[in-house]
Amino acid sequence: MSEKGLRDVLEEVFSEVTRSRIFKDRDKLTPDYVPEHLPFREEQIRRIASALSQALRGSRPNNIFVYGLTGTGKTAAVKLVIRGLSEKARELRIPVFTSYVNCRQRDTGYRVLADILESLGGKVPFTGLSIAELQKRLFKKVEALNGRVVVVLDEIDFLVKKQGDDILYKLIRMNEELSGSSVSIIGITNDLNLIEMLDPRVKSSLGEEEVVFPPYDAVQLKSILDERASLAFYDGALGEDVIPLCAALAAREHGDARKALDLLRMAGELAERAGKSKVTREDVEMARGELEKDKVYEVVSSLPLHAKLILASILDLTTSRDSATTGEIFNEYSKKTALLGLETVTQRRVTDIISELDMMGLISARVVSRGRYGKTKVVKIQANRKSIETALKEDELIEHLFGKD
DNA sequence: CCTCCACAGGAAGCGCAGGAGT
DNA sequence: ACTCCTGCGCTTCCTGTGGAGG
Repeated sequence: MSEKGLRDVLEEVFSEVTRSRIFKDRDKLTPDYVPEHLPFREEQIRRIASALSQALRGSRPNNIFVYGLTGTGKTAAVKLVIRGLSEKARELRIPVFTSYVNCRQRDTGYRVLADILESLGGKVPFTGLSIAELQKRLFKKVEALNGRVVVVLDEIDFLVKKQGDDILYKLIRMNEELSGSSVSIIGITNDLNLIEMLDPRVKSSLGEEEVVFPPYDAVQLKSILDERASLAFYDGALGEDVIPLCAALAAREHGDARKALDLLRMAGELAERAGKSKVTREDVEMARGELEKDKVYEVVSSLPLHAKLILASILDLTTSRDSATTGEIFNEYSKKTALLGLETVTQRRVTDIISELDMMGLISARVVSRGRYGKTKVVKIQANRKSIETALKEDELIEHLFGKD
């Protein structure tokens, strides 16, 4: 491979991108793009905005609890309102400060507090401070700002599940001691059961205002896609049935707009890579497979070794028939570990791992009683077999196994 | 109707890592 | 540098259970 050859390849790839006949602006379809206008969410936006508008009058806005399934526009709506609030406050010269933290990435109390403090202009060392010290600094900072602070905690369920609700409690209680300032919390979650996991005091305080985001239906999804597509694609780059198909597919999955946009983006990428000038329904079908593959790959490859071995065992057992029981899986798994010279985990642990794989959607496990023949779990493969297999083979140890037996 | 299979799944505790406090 | 604390993956020990076959 000569230097020249490589340059030619690069030249070809790069000029191909700039010459795209499909995408005008691909970024308009990525999950972190916040659109200027959110259709079908006026009521929710109005409610959040009216709660927050208290800040512009110089009083503390109520805490808001936002919930809805994934891809229903929660994050986008809140970001939109927050942005508007900041602009208005600047215009009117009213001290309002906002902070956005995604608790999926920052799922410890320390990091959440650190992020809030940083976004308010405080300095936080990497590590070394105790939570109590951090809290004290945040308190001082907020007091010094002498204004309304609005903190958005996105995917708050991750924080609560990992750390419990004491950080929330501390943030809420802070108001009791602040004089010139206040803190309001907007908690966003897609886990509807989260509320039940909270301490009653936190629950009532966070729920001062509740806003629900219902799923979109197919018609609404279609209109959202139309709007976004006109920003992202060149005129005529989309086949007529592309958007309705994406909308229909996503509507089937509890009206997830993110899923719909992913499909559309992936379909566009596939068409572009193939050098086509028009996206067709075949591209959408392919995109569906690709997204599924990506998801399975991501989940499977991050599995710990024994979970992979158990998954491989299930895969083996279900090649000739369609289901396997816990006992059979444990035996097959034992054989595999012996082959690799590893210890096995206990059967008790295996039942838990099977349940975990079930929750991830890779397999389905159903408890059945077969009378005289005992009570067990009937396990079937749920996700695409090929995708699982390729992801498993990525692991060297497991790759060896596929050759043998 | 009772039995007893083949597990499910709860409870407690252990060793370890990593992070906080001192 | 050291102890203390916490969460995680796992083991040990355990009680519970739907229903086919006796």
